[in-house]
Amino acid sequence: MTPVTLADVAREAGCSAKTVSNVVLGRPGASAETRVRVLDAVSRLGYIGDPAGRQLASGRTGRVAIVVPRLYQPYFAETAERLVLEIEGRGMTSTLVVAHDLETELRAVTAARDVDGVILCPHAVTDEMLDVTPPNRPTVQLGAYASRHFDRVVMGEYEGFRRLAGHLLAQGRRRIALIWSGEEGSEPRGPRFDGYRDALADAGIRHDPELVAFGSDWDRRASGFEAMTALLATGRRFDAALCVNDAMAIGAMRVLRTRGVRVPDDVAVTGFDDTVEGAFLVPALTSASPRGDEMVAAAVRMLVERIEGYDGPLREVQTGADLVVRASA
Amino acid sequence: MTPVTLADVAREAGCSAKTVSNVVLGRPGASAETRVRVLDAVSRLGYIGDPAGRQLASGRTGRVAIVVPRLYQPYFAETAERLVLEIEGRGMTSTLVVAHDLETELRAVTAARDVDGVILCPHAVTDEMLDVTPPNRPTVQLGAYASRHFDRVVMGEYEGFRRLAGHLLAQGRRRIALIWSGEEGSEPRGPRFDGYRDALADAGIRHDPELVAFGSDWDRRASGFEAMTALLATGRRFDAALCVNDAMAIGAMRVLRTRGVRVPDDVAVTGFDDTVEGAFLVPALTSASPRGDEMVAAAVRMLVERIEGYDGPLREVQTGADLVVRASA
DNA sequence: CTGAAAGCGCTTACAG
DNA sequence: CTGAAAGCGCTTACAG
Repeated sequence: MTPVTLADVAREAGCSAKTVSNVVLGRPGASAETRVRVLDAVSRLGYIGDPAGRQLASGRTGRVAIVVPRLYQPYFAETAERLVLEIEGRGMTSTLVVAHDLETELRAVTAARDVDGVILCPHAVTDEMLDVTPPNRPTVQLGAYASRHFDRVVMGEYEGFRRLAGHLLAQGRRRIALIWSGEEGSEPRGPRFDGYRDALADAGIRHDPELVAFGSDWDRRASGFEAMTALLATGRRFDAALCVNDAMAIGAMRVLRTRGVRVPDDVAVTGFDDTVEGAFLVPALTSASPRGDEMVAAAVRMLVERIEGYDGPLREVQTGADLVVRASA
Repeated sequence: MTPVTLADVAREAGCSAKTVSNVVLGRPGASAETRVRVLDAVSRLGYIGDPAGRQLASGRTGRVAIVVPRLYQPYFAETAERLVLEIEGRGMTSTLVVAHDLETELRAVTAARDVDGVILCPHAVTDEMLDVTPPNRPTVQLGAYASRHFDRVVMGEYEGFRRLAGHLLAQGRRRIALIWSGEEGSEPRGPRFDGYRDALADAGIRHDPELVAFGSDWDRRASGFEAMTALLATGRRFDAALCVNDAMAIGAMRVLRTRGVRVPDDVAVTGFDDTVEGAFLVPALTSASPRGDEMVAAAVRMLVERIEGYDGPLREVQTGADLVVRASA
């Protein structure tokens, strides 16, 4: 019950290892007749091949690393699942790296082993760090900041937030609070903020810095909880809460609900990501969908191109965002 | 910028490849002096080693497959994350298989390639199928049915449900509905049901089969939604809903809340899994925690033992469950 | 269309 | 404590 090798198959089929290899890899170079004999032998012997041998000889691992900061948040779980399936659909395998800390994240990108390429959902890594030690494999970035080191899929953050804010304004909401991520007292910025600000401008309204509350980690429900708790403590009035994503919206909504604030009657709440979890909240969360399938397909496509030798300039794919109106706004 | 090999390091350090290998693997067989020279050369050259070569020569991949039916449900996302980290903590890597269908699940266990072992969260595979084609790698099962093919970690399902039901009964709840998973009209069974039934027996109450509602997939919020909708449609009265897990509880609670049924005043609701998502519901979901860390540690430990040659009889580790009382019951 | 040989980067007995 | 050689299972030029 020792594993079946290429040589075993070759012997059984009465041809050389090279021919078996060609057939198994679906390459030309084997008569129809030989091909049948080989495939017969393969299934008779139960040959499944040894990736290590293939890898050593070809220099290809057929494996892609998926790097996420964590998995227990809906956005990453859903994204990782999509990536795993998309990669499998391409006949490759994946290895999941949960990069809880900066060191792990950096190592996954700059000292990748055992993979042909990397798909990174960045969390803590910056361009400055990568200037010192650049990526050692083709790498594609999914979401987040614009890096000068990676091909990149840009999520429809601007578009999504412009639509969400527009939706709130169309309802007559005028005092829109931001449940944001960042340092207390900092200025919100980035495409999500820009989308919001431009929607406000369209309506002739100015952004009120007093209505911004920050959570320490954009990716935790508890951050939304903290931020909303702090905002309520200021006593400032607002009729909507535009939250940086579903996770923070879920925490924020929990505060409102437990304080007896009616959603959406008193305060409308929106998220971003269109998670299943948000759809099951009461009231169901209005959100924007970043079109995960599109993002993932674009990321994998660009990575495969790089792996296969494309060596042109950095590329950026911009994906869209759809408004998903539910009950909370 | 071609990758640095063992031979490069050996040349740089002035010794043989074998010696470098020994040092890198932390094996005896190198004087302190040589060791320093080698480690110096390693860091000077930036040697990181090639897993393919190591794998081919040693027969070990240093990689474990984690097989889950899906990732976008909290239980699996949280479990997969714990497994990835535990495996990394053992100096191994992991590959995540999302087995959406039976064929993929079966293949992951019976035709595993490129891994030393498998940790399986079973979904559709049965012992009968495995009798035909047995696992081709050491495999440990996490949760679910008792298999005659795997070492197994048994979740504290019985204990958890006995406690949850006991908690409901202690509040004076007498008409406890089951939001269960399975075929419409079937009989609930398994350790979760047994725990519930025994708690009922302690209180001198009989299980009422009329108060069971089924969802098609135990692992979807939508199943809980369906089941509770169907149960309400029967018009039967109940003062508690013991749900098979958090996912179904979330769906069930959504129905109650949108229908104006007060939770927990009219109906108490409980889940199982102690997910973060449940903790952020309004009202926060009372649940039972299966001690994920304990389960994961036991599973990985048993798998590593098998990989390292343990060949004794099948083992079973039973883990406990803690009651987590929140607002919903 | 097919074969024989070399070689990918490592580890592992076997010597010394 | 260290070295030289063989070999893990494949693919890849090179021949024919």
